[in-house]
Amino acid sequence: MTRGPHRSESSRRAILESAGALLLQHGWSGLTVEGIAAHAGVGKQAIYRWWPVKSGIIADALAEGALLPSLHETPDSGDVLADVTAWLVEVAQLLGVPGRSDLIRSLLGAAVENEQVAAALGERLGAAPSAVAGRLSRAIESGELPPDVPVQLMTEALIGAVLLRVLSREPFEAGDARDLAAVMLGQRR
Amino acid sequence: MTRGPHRSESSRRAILESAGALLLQHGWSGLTVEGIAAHAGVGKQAIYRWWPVKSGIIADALAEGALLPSLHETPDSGDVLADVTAWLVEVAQLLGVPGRSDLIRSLLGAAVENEQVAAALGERLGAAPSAVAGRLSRAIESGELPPDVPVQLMTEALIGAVLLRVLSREPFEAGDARDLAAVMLGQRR
Amino acid sequence: MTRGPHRSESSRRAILESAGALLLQHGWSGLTVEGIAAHAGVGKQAIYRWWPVKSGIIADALAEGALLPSLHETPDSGDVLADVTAWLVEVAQLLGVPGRSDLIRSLLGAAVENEQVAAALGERLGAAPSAVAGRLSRAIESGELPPDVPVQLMTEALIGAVLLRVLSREPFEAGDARDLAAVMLGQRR
Amino acid sequence: MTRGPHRSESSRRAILESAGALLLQHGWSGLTVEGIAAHAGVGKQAIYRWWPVKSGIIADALAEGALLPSLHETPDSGDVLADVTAWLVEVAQLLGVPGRSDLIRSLLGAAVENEQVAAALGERLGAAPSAVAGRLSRAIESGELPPDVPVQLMTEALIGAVLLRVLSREPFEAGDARDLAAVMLGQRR
DNA sequence: CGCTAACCGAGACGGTACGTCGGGTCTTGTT
DNA sequence: AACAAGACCCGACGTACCGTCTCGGTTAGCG
Repeated sequence: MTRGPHRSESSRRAILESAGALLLQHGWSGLTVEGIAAHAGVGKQAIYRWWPVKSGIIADALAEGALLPSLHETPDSGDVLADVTAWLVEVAQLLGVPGRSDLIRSLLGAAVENEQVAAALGERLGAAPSAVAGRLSRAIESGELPPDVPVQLMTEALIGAVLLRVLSREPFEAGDARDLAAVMLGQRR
Repeated sequence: MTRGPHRSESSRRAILESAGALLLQHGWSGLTVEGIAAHAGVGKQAIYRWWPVKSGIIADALAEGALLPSLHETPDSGDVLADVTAWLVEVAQLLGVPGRSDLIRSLLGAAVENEQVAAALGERLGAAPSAVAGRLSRAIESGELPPDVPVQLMTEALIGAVLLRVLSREPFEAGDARDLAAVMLGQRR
Repeated sequence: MTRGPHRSESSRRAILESAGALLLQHGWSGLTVEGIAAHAGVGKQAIYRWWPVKSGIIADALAEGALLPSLHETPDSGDVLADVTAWLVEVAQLLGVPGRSDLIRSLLGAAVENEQVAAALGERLGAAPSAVAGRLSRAIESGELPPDVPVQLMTEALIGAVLLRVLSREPFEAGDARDLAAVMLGQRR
Repeated sequence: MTRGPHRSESSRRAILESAGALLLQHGWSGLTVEGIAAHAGVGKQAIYRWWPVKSGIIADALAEGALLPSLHETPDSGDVLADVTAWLVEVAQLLGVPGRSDLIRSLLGAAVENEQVAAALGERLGAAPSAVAGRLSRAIESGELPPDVPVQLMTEALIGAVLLRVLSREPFEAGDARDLAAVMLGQRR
């Protein structure tokens, strides 16, 4: 075992939660290490010691679920279109919460500087193997979708469409979710 | 009429070009007004006078084509899939140039802070009415596509997929372009 | 003439005065650039721009008389002992003011790091050619003192004795002044 | 009785020696507790436990002779001038060693913050009753000097002159030592 | 054709935040 | 109980840029 003092779990959590709260309030460009430290009641060095790069804090906060709620597990009703639609509608609802869109845009800002944030954001929104990506794969296995469907590309197109809406400050509503799912999967039923 | 000298065109161009060069070199987070002014041989005030917000410079540079080359006009061969594929392949080639992907990621960073940049970036990549979006609309008019195809969503999905690849630092190659176009339009031929 | 903005005289004075006030309050080891800047209502850069080394501020403040009052010009009554005694008594009175001794001790701290401070402090206390050092030289010229008297060493011994008292936190009073003058010049009358 | 290990003598010595070495290298303002701890292979707490104030380490190191060599005992040949001159010449030689002057200047820095350092430094240089101060007292007792000679002031003037030279970065050489002794005691032979 | 106001370069200014250093305290496991 | 190691909160460091401002100088175009 290593001797001496160990990393303080309470500080770690306070930092992640403060980072989340301040990211929501001030956006990515307004997020400062100094602000996080003050809000968390922590010294700056306690941050720099463990996160040499600021965006790393966001990556961790995102991965721990301190920023975005978890989506429900994508269901498997046997009907891909229905399942994907359900997921996309849930994403649309997620975006419907006031401020959520701004938060995700801020996360995009962090993702630009940090690959981990990009990956974590993608996974949170459905790129995880346990989510849509997985559902599509299973659809191929079950013969519901032809084997040549590029699962990753399709997932990226779905999430990318949502994020592009976020970027352009336009809403992405349940109707859009249904249309998008339909146009990408509908004819294959 | 206003007296005295008017806005210096040479300064304006020097600023936009310097902004582009420095964005490429240092990324969005490393782009500073002071750096642009020094590189352009211009006073800081000459920048603040005309662009109160830094990201506005990027929006203008982008709109003037100082950052990304223009894509060819999307052709209209009568075959939507072929035309969309051609466009998407061109986008893939654009991304293949070394550093281009980083540049676009930097532009995403600016787009997070500035809606104009987001819009300009979208247009540059194909969301302009004269580009893919327009081609899809015409396909509906000509009956090549059913009238209920959501043109905007489809365009967003196509561009979004590309941008998500940029965000996750993965290549988007010609093969991906073809697969993506096929999966979204193929079965409608 | 140089173009552009010029050095702000008001900032310069505010900095010197703040430095003096804070040196008096907190001592040399408690003097911070940040504190000076805040007290003077000035940005830190305005200090670092002109004084790369903190002790330089003290040197300037001292040279401008913002820290210690000027001594009277050493008189020339024709009696060296009387004149030197008068000066030394004045120095003793200077030290008698509450806090003055602490201030001079602080100045010694700065002098350790900066030769200019040492020089300015010496001059303020009598090493200037116009002060005791000069008076002693004139005494040699007039035959009042033998020509082999080492003026500089004698001046240093006089001031050094005073400063050593300051260093050891013991008072240097008028009686000491008279005794010291007498023991160094008395027998030569 | 206290249980467990008592104060580690080896740590104590390592700390004092490291403090001396680092004071010589980096000066008083560059001397850090952390640096001493690292150099001595000791935990910071082992320092703070025994020396609540940093300058106390210097005071101890000085008192133990870890910083300056001991001067010879001031001789008593029956000739005060000769004896004082001998001492002062030895002080001049002490200062002649490269780096010695810087070290003493650093000690002055510590003395500004800590009276013990000031006292210890004075004693090391001759203010101890066993050194010059004592020799002068004995000279009065033996009638070699008149009884009204202020021994302390004279000692302070001698040492003060030397320290002022140190402060102003000028050498104090054997010739200065002889001149100074002569001017202060010469005529009393 | 000369005035004068808007623009220009340069860069100092009051600020905020950066990332680092060190101070002094506290915690952990070892001796 | 003292030790080494080192994490902790905190304050200051010296630097980089922000956006504003103040300089001299240099053009227009209007009077």
